[in-house]
Amino acid sequence: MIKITLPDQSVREYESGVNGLEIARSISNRLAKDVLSITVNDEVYDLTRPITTDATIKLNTWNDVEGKHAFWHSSAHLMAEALEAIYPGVKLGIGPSIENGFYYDVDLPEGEVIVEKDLQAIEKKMIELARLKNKYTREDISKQEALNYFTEKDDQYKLELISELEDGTITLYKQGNFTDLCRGPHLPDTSYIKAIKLMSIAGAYWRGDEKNKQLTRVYGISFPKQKFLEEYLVMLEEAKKRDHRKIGKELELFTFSQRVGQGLPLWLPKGAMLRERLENFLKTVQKKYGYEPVITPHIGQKELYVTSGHYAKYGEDSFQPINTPAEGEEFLLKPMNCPHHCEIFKAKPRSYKDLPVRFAEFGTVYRYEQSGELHGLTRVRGFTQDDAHIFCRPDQLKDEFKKVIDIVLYIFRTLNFENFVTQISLRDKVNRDKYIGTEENWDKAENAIIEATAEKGLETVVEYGEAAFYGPKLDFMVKDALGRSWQLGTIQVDYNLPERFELEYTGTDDKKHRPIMIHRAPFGSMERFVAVLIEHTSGKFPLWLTPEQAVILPISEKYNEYAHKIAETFGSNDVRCIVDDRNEKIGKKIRDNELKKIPYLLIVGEKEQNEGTVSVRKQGEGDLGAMTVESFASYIQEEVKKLIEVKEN
RNA sequence: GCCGAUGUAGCUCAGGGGUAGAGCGCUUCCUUGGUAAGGAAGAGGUCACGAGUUCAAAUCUCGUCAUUGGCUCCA
Repeated sequence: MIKITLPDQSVREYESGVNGLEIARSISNRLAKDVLSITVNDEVYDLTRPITTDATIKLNTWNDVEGKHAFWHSSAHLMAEALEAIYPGVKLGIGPSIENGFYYDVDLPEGEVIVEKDLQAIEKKMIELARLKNKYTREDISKQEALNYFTEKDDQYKLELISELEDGTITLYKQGNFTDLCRGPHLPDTSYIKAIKLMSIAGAYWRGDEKNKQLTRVYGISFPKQKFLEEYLVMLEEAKKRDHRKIGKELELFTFSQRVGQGLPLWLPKGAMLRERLENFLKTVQKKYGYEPVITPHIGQKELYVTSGHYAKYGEDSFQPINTPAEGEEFLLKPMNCPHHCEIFKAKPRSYKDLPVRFAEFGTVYRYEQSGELHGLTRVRGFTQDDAHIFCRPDQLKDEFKKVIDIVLYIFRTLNFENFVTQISLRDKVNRDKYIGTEENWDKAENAIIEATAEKGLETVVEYGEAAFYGPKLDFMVKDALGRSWQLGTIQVDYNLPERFELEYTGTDDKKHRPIMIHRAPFGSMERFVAVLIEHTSGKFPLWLTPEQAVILPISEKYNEYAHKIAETFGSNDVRCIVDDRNEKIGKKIRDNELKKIPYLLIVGEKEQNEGTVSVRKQGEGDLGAMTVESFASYIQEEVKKLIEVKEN
């Protein structure tokens, strides 16, 4: 007998060799029906895999990621089986579960291609195979046996994977006519998979390396109930409605022009207004934190970027140098603002007493992103960073870093961004060639970030190999409508550029010292930030609205006087009051092009005059009912404040 | 850059080897004192661009440009 400890700490006894399904059944039939995998001492098992020692377990259902993982991983195998049936001779790469569904990378036989139209046939085959209720069986085999098996099958991808595995840890899973190298876990049988939707096809390099062959990746998702699939598809449709590209067009915020060029957004008047408002918001915050605005040109001599190291790193793949009539003279469009800001630091001698200095600039930069990478406003070739560089002494570093974290968190909180991930991006553990600077400096910089975030009590994830080439970063990642992650705010500690630019300040000892540089951009870029803001709010924000812009609309000239009184209450001469034009009829006026574009109309008549109110109609939402002038004004201010105005602490 | 898909009116899209289509929007007129409405008429397109096949190409083929789902990349 073995002792099994359940999540509620209760202990049950079972025969050795009991499996997850039997444990579930002993608890309740309902659970036995819902359970998909079992976690045994932190390892996820198949439900049919025997448990032979005392263990702490957790039964995973559709509501657990471990349950979904087993479900989708099994679905990937099912798809592979269907693909083998339809495309004999297909070779299989890898087929994992992902956040939403699964994929399989396959190398199709010579001359075969899968196009979108084929997906339905594959789905149909999968359903057909699922109905067979084939069991997923696990088999431990030796490395040699595995090599033999896949040599016979002539599958070089699996052979490559096996060659990297240790003998004794290799397992195969089978269902129906399909066998795959796999760690598991899997569902007991294929009948669990009730609903399948293959989403898309894509090319994907074998093992994620551009130099390798490109395989065909088929993405899909599956569910234990048809209803879940339908709900998922509805959710995707809803997400599409929030897409910033769609809303940006509808609200006339920005556009692109084939003539102007790929990835070069054109901000329309309303978009520019939104952007200006965001910039003013940030400027106000930055002023409080002691930043000084600077302005630098859009180009710089090539030598500037040779000094910074950007040219060596990105020169080949960037916009190429601009030539001038002078022989040999070359300028680059700036891909970064930092070199310019370094030169500002150098413009005069600095004392330890002057530090920290904080130079802020909404600096527009140009990067030649790969054409296939461009995406709406989130990935463009010309964009404006809300950039700033802080030059400080070593003893000020941590404090300055923490202050920047405060700014970022303040902004995110003000704009109601709650679902963000804070990521510490460090060097690649192995491959260090791609970074500039000394080990010592990197260690110092990485530690500064780790310590500052710990002291701020931030929950972080650490990613290796994600650092910039000159220094480690703290990134704030936010998801878009379709769940894709985008980096917004970023804070970077840099010991390298100060060295390359030979930046100095005079210390208390009257000797020269090197300052440390912090790069930071709370929004990341105005373009990407606006994109995420749009998706976050579904575009429902009062973009260009102030109470002064509201149009007051008396239903007859009898109420002129009252309408003017309201106008006065708003204290603005800008209030447009159509009552002045007596010859026009009201109904027609409302339909006027100009008025139609006004977000709010304030209607006044007998009722309103008696009550001292206005009837408010909101574009797209209809009647909001009667409000007093004061309550309308504060209603508008609240709406605006919610998003962009600085909240008073 | 690579593997797929897409490009028809301002927007959303249908069609498809032989006068270019719908809905919404737009313009004008009519009707309308609680209202972003209704009616009538009208404007608007080298079917992304270029070449080829054909008696004939928006339609078929190739190329280019752009958009897009992924991969790689992301200072």
